[in-house]
Amino acid sequence: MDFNYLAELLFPDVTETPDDMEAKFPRRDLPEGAIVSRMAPSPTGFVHLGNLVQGLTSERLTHQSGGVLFLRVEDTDAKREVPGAVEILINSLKHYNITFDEGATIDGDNGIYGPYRQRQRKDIYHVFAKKLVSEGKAYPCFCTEEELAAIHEAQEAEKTNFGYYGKWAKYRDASIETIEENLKKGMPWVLRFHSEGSIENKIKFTDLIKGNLELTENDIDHVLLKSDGIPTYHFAHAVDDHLMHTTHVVRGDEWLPTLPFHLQLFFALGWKPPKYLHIGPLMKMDGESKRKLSKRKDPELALTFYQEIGYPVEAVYEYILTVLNSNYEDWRRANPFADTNEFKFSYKKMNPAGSLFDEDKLRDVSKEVISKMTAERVYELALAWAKLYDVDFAEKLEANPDFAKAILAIGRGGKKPRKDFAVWSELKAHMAFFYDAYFKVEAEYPDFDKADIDGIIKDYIDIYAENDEQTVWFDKIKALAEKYGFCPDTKQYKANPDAYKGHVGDVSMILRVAVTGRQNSPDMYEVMRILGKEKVSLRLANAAK
RNA sequence: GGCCCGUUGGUCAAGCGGUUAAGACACCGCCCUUUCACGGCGGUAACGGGGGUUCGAUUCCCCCACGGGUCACCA
Repeated sequence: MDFNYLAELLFPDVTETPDDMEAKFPRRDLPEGAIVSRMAPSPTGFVHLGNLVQGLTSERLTHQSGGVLFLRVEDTDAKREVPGAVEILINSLKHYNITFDEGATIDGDNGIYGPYRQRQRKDIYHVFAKKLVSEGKAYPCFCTEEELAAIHEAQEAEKTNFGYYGKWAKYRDASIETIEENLKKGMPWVLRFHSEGSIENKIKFTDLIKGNLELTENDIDHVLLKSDGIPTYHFAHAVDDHLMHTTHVVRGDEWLPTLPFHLQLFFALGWKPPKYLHIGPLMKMDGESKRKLSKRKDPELALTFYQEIGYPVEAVYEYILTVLNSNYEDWRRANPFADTNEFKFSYKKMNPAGSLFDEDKLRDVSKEVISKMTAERVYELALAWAKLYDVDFAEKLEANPDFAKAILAIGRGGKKPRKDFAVWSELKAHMAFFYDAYFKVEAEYPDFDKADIDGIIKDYIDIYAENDEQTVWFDKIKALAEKYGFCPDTKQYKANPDAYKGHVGDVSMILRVAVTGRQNSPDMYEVMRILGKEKVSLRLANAAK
């Protein structure tokens, strides 16, 4: 078979050579040890936790090493493409602190290794496809969908391995006459790789996360170019990552089974493969068993899920980091206010197994993150969230920013800040009683004589003074307690509970219910100061009616 | 079914031939406390099973079991 003739037949329009390509995309001028990596998502408009995990890993590895992170859009499957997906992707990742040095941008490209959208690179792939054909390493296959399905069925019947290989590879050794004839008839064709591999052979490979691997050689003649001339993931991966000089490929371990094929491709093209980091999947509990988080079934896989609930992006980012590098938590404890980027991220700390997604842990991280924010920042973020997901609440927050910030400042700062909420969507319930529109007395008063309760509230209206120091403020409540037969000192009460109706805490509780409508609240002194004399008095008066 | 990866408490995980097998989350108890939240102290709880190698295996090897992934002109 004259492979050069075949190559010419298949790719008559390709005039450039592999050498031309190499010249066009020269080696990067980077310092020793600089890592070049990429994110290569398909533009489905769905950005998920997996993207974040992978992106975060690549981002840290590259930027920490003084390397380059670029974005390449894998839009080879037109069917799945969603308009605007690239914009969504770039914006969400930027939100999470991941920015690109190079690659696809919302309205074009940035960098000399482009284009960075694979459909626009068609001609480049064809140069290498032609080369493979001319060397007998790839061939056209005219099988229809039905024929392929029939092969699969036959294999099932024979209980043999699935796939287009060996004797099942119908067009593997087709004559040049057959090919020319089919071409002339206008039959659609795909370009397949001519695999020399055998499942009898094992290959050894070292993955930077998984460690030493022993994999079975690939014997399948995978599709390189689809019938529309667009490459499959495999071929595009090899060509692009070679030409763009990617040093490290970070991806999910669902790619491990095709790794032998990818390696084979790099070698067939005469290239050195990049280093690989295969990340274990994020799983979730599904009834009794674990399973990989799935786009279809699990809304919590989408990044937008966390936005809607109102997790601060820092929290999600920190959580992912704790999952990726187990020593991150210790580092964070030692450096509570340090910039995340100061943490020395290492792929050596990454777990080869998949991990269960733990929302409890995320919540804890989030509470911690929020507790360290200033009231100003909390206000800002909560308002931004509310504007999108709870307009009414947003209006309340905006109507009086100082009031809102004063509420948010309660128990904030200092060594032991309050941790009342983990997500913005919980904030309204937390703040509601400060706003008349949301205020409602929902809680029960403690179980004492109605007359005492009313008396305490009425008396308190008279003695409450807005400008009292905290000690004075509390002394008044103690005095009130004494007047009604409640012990002003809790310890004293506990020593001899029968001598009193209750203790000062019970009196506080009565006032708390009257003023906040709830049995629990932040410090009442603070609460009353923020509400102001007018509201406090009005609520007390209403309660005593 | 074939191939591959994985397996330390409920979850995330330290460990890398000799340890009382860390720590975090969750849970429980106590303390602090006018409620709540925070914080402090303590507790329950783990090396999947069987063979080797070794003076000694959670650590190394093999088998099994279980879990997961993958077998497209999708990535």
